[in-house]
Amino acid sequence: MNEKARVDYVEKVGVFFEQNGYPPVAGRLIGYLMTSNEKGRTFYEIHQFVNASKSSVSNALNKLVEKGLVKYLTISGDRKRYFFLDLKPWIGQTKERAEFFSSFSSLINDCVSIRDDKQSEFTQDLMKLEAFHKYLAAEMPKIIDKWEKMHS
Amino acid sequence: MNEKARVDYVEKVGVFFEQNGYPPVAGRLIGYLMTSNEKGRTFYEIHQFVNASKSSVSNALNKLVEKGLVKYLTISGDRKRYFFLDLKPWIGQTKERAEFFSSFSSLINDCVSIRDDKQSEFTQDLMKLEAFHKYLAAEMPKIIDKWEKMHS
DNA sequence: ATAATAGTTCGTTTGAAACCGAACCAAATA
DNA sequence: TATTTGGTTCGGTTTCAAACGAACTATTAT
Repeated sequence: MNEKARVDYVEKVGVFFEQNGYPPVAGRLIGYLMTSNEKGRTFYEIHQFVNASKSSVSNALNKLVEKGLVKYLTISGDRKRYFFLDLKPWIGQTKERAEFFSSFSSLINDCVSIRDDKQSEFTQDLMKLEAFHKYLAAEMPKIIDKWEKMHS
Repeated sequence: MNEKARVDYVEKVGVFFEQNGYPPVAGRLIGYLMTSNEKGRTFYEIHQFVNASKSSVSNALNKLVEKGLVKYLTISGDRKRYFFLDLKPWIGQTKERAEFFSSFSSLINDCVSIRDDKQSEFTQDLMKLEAFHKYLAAEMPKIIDKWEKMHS
């Protein structure tokens, strides 16, 4: 792999994850691990590559480990840990994303139930919106399951 | 509608939208308009209810108007504007949400193409993840269309 | 003309998140 | 025992968005 390509790519991933709610360093860290392999990278390599302080790397790394997105392997007689991305939870993350629909749906439902103009156009529209999100909340798991069945 | 219920609900909506990337005041503002009707609320009513400064309300309100989530009607010979929620764009917002899948998919695709270990397990997993997101990016519009067809 | 009302603009404050460096700890090495 | 290495913890700084208040504009009412 061309090093310039890696640097550019990591930056791109950083931006993407930043836009999706991750701190910049965490995003770059993920990017770096995406361009690495299952053998893993050491703390020092990551620290050097993302060009952030040890403390920033330590914190970002630990948060990602907690979330289960990053794992590490150890080698006996070697104090270092070799960090790598675990790609499996990403599908689960998507399922969580889908939960947005059901929580939004019930938020709207709460709204409808405290309104006393059930027959008004606005309330009717709220009910439609609620139904739409309930529908999505039901459909998302289905299509994910379908995928999982196809690829098991 | 019971006023205590409204106050509680607005707070709940505020939290929900805050968790979804909106500033707190905007979230509460949306909540307040959700408990209102299509006749709309005046600037002053909103300002009083969400208990924020006029400038905060003005800015939040204008951003939401720009986004198309809030609209207002005017009455000739009446200087006030009557703000209300437009629920129609919410479905579109969901479509945008779905675009996440295709951009993530192509981000992974970029990664795969700069890697030179295409046959490694990690890269294979990346390819699977990419395929999964491409699949979702294709399926989401389908199920949304299906809904739209069912309710037109 | 004067005063009130509706809303905007501007400059400042506040608060939280991100990041940093330095000190620190714990395990391995010499 | 002393030193290096891998990583964490702590306190402080920076940065940026969110919110504020006060001054302002523009329209209507008196």
